Amino acid sequence: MSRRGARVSPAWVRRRLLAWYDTNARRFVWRRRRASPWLVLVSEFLLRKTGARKVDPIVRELIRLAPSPEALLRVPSRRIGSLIHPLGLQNMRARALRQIAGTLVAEHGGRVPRDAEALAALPHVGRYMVNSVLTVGFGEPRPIVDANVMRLLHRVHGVREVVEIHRADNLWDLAGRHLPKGDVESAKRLNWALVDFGALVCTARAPRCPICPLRERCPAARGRRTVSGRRSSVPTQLPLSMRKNDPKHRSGGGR
DNA sequence: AAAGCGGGGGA
DNA sequence: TCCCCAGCTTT
Repeated sequence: MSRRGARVSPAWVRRRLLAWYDTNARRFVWRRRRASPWLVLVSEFLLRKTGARKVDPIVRELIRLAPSPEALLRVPSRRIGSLIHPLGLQNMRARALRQIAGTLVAEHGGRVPRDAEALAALPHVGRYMVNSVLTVGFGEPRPIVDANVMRLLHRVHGVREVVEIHRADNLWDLAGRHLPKGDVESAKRLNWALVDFGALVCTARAPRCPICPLRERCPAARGRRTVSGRRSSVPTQLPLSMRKNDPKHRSGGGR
């Protein structure tokens, strides 16, 4: 048993994850350098509750059909719906996309605003999407916290610490402390690394601890090691208090 | 803070 | 079947 108080530093996690990402990155349209804020916004919206592998080809088609918010408004909803049908939720999503595009046209000249508050005011856009669009679409690094990132932080930093951090409303700050400073591309890669890692290695069920580059310092993996051969499990369920993102954006602090 | 939404897919 | 998902909105 290692010392209780020993904490895994964000810097160490960052190094390991970036190294892991070098050879395990997934490639998607919205990760290309020339991806426009509109493409990023549309992608993030479709990615909600939906596997990235499926979203990728559909985003390509959708963007070809609707390369801008104005263009999207000219496409019949039914057409949008049938295009995104393979992703599910097609009616709700077609409607929501139209609302988003309509707001962009009506209030922002048909362009995606480079502003956190303006983005957050868009319908169906919350903190995760705001930060992702700013980071990827505009090159302004912000932390992202989704179910994957929450789970990873929860495991690698330990339940108690994350709960305390959450109670202090600092979960986003903790994610932010993993971001490399001064280099936008590295920040993007780290955010993507967190998400890919959560999707491919630190999965909700049956996490792949044996191949995990964080296992030597991960309390959850340590608890899972067995002497007797009985598999104890890595916690899959997040504490109730962590199941949802904080709806409110805390100003100040940050860094 | 908690429920509702909304449906697909993996284990 | 059950449980989770690259969340957000509403109560």
